[in-house]
Order: sequence, then structure tokens, then C-alpha cells
Amino acid sequence: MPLSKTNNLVSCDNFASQVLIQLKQDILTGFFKPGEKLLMARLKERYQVGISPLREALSQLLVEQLVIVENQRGFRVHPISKQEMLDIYETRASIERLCIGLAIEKGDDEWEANILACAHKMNKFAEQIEKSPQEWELRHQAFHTAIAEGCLSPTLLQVRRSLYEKAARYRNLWLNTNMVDPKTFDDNQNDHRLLVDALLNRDSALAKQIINEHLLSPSRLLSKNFQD
Amino acid sequence: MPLSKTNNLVSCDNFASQVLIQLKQDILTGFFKPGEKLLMARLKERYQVGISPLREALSQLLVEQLVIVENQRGFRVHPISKQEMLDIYETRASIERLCIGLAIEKGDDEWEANILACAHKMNKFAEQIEKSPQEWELRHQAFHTAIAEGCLSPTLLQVRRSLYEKAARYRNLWLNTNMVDPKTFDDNQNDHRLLVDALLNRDSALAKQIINEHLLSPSRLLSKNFQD
DNA sequence: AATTATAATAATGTCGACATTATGTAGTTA
DNA sequence: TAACTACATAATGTCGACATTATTATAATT
Repeated sequence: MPLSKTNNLVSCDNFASQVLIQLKQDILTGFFKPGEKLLMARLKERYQVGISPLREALSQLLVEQLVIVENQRGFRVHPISKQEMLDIYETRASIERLCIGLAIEKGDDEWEANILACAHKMNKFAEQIEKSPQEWELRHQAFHTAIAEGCLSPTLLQVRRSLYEKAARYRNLWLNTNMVDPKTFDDNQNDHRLLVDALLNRDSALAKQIINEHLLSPSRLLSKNFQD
Repeated sequence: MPLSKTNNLVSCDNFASQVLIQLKQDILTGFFKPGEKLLMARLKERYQVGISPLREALSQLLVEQLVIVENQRGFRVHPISKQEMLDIYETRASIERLCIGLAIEKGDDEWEANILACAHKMNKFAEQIEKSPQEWELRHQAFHTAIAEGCLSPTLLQVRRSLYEKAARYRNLWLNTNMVDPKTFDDNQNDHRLLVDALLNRDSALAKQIINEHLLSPSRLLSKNFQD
């Protein structure tokens, strides 16, 4: 292993896993644009590693469908399409409904308590959303994850995570100007309140209906912004 | 690229993708046992490639959760557990129900026709199952895939494929002696007939119930064979 | 001028080598 | 005998170098 890095890094997983995180971030946030060629020389330069860890990270992103590989012509960022966006959002909604249905069946006191805790942390940050949108996104995500985790199925939660990432990419790419329309935001916050109520009342049908709308309405918004 | 292989291989994807297929097969069929250490030297020997393509293939299997990586101690085959097996089968059943629900909504004439065609090819092979279990498995899989494809969602079908593989691993590992109990087999074939009828009648509830039982009854069988 | 042929340039995919880290073993001490 | 240290062995993770293949630019021919 090379010298310069061993001393600097505390938790030294291999380089590939470090690169994986950064590269994924760069694709999700649109630093590397959809369809863009991923030149090895460029990646080497940017992440300061050799080719081997890079190819390992790219191999993993290949499975997650964030990059594509062309026979002997290297890697590209996975292209985007309106059609794929809609498919991802529809599937995501289906999976989330599934998680919520199971969570309502299986969730215990701690599940309920954790939802309320995460909801609180999210709401506390509602005013500062302008200040740090990414921190709000983190808390928003934590809230929804707390709900889904009640399903107690690692396998299902893994699927959910993967779909969240793919959806996040479209959100980041198409809502480039962080449009936080106050009306939309208030509607969203209302969704959250109604959702928590439905969950605590174990009203599965209502909760599923709310989450469905909550997840699909952004996709309809995105759909307008993008002609394909 | 090395010399010896370039001439021999017709469709020359990179070595990593070739190794991926073989290595996955070896894990799914239990040639490499759960939890087993995957020595680079051994893998190099077996697949006749260098370390780089191997690590790329392993990186992909890492995402698919068929191998695990230990900090600086290389790769192992992903361990198995009764708990994980049950989780995978439950999730798989949920996803399959989802696919079937959507397929019944969206499926057209061609969808119906393809199901019948695949059912026919499967039934034709029913007697020869002893002769070539893997060919029967192929046709069985094609039948169920034909049904699921009616959902018209690439994203969802991808999830389905991944879960199928994980489940297949447990099936291969625990049903080591290819136990084709005639009674069970006939029940299965009956499931298939009833399922096709329900699909053509667009009876979503019934179809979901049948597929659920069809997928979960093996898991109950496996469950008995394995103490954890 | 358009199209093909040819050369040069660039980028990929692979291996071998090397430094780092883990594992196993013998030897020493209490 | 148990436990700890020191050493030897083995395995991993990374880079640089090289052969193969693709891409671009240039020349040649119709």
C-alpha cells in the first residue's frame, strides 16, 4: 500500500471503498454529468489514487447502475431518461408502501418512539432549510428511514436504499436551483404530520396513501421540467 | 490485454465480467462454501486470470452480497443463516406479488401468449426433470419471469432478479440431494396451472395468494433442514 | 469533394512487482 | 503450563509498465 495515505487516514478501508463514496457522490450530485465519459486519467487526478481502486469502485457502481461500461471503451455515467425516472419513482413508491405496511404490522414501542424523535429533529431544522439544505435532507431521510426500518427486513431495506439513491440523482440533477417553493414545502410538512398520525393509529391504508403521494408528487414535478 | 485469450474468446468482454459469471456460479452452486476464505492464489489458479479482474468481479459480488470483505484480510463467501434465508424468501414473495399485481393491471395479449408458451415448454419437460434438472430449472424460471415481465418495470424486475439469485443459493446449498419428492412436484405443477388460470382471469388476489404459497413453501421446507 | 486507407495518438485492460499488514511459530520468561 | 514477544511466512492492496484496442488526423484514391 502506498506510503502517503497510510498515515493520514484513520479508519483505513481500502482505497476503492473511499473512492466509491466520493465517486458516487459526484455522480449523484451531478459533478459528473449523465452520459459523460469517465476518463481514467481524470479520475486518477481527482481522487489521487491509481487505476486499480478506481476500477473496483466503478465495478461496484456498475451493479448499482450508476455507471455503464462499453466493451473496450471504458466507463460512462449512466444516462438518464424521463422514462427511467418515472420507473424508479414508481418502484420506490411501491417498495416504500411495502415497508410501511410491514412496519405497521411489526413495529413496536421503540419504533414509534424513534419516529417521533426523528420527526422532532426534522421539524426543528425546518426554518434553517435555506441555511443548510443538505443537513435538512439528512434529517428528512432519517425520518423516513426510521419509519421503514419497522419492517425489520434487511433485504427489503437494502432494496429501498438503492432506489433512494437512484431517485436522489434525478432530484439533484433536475432541481438544480434548489427550488424550495414555500407552498410545496408546507404541503410536505403536512404530509409528515398526517403520516405520523396514521402510523401511530396503525392505519395502514391511509399511511400508504400518504406516502405514495409524498413520493410521487415530486416525480410529477420533475416530469414537467424534463422533455424526453 | 494478454495474448492467449484474445484469440480464443469470441465475444470478448473484459475478463472481470467472465470471471464474475463463473465465480457467481461457483458461489451459487456451493463450490465455494459459505464463509469460505477466497484466496487470491486459488482464484487465480482456478480462473486463469490475474488479480485485477478478480478484484473487480469480487467488488461486484460485494454489492450483490454474495461475498464479504474484511478490512485488510481479503474476501470471504457471504455466510448463510436461517434468519437471512427467511428474510430473502419473504422479500422475494413480496416483490413477486407486486410484479404480479402490476402485470395483471398492465399485461396485454402478448403477455398472456408468452405465459402460455413458456408454460408449455415447461410442462413438456416435466418428465425429463430427472435427466436434466438444470434445464428444467431454466424453463421454470422462464415461466415465472414471463409472468413478472408484465409489470413493465425494468427497475422492479432487476430487484426481482437479484433476489432470485440469493434465494437460489440457499436452495442449491440446502437441497444438496436434488430431492424431487413426486408429491411436492405435483403440487407445484398444480400451482402453475392454477396460477395461469388466475392470471388470464385477471384475478389479482387469487394469483397473489398462489404465488405467495408457491414461493414460501420451499422456504418452510428449507427451514426444517437447517438449524441455526 | 467524398470516401477509403493509413498512420499517429490516446485510452483501456491486464499483469508482475513491491510495500504493508496479518497470520502462524518458535522461543523465552514467569 | 500459560502467556507474551520476536521472528518468519503468507496474503493483501496498490502502483507502474506494457500490450491491445479504439479514436482521431492525415493522406491517397476515385
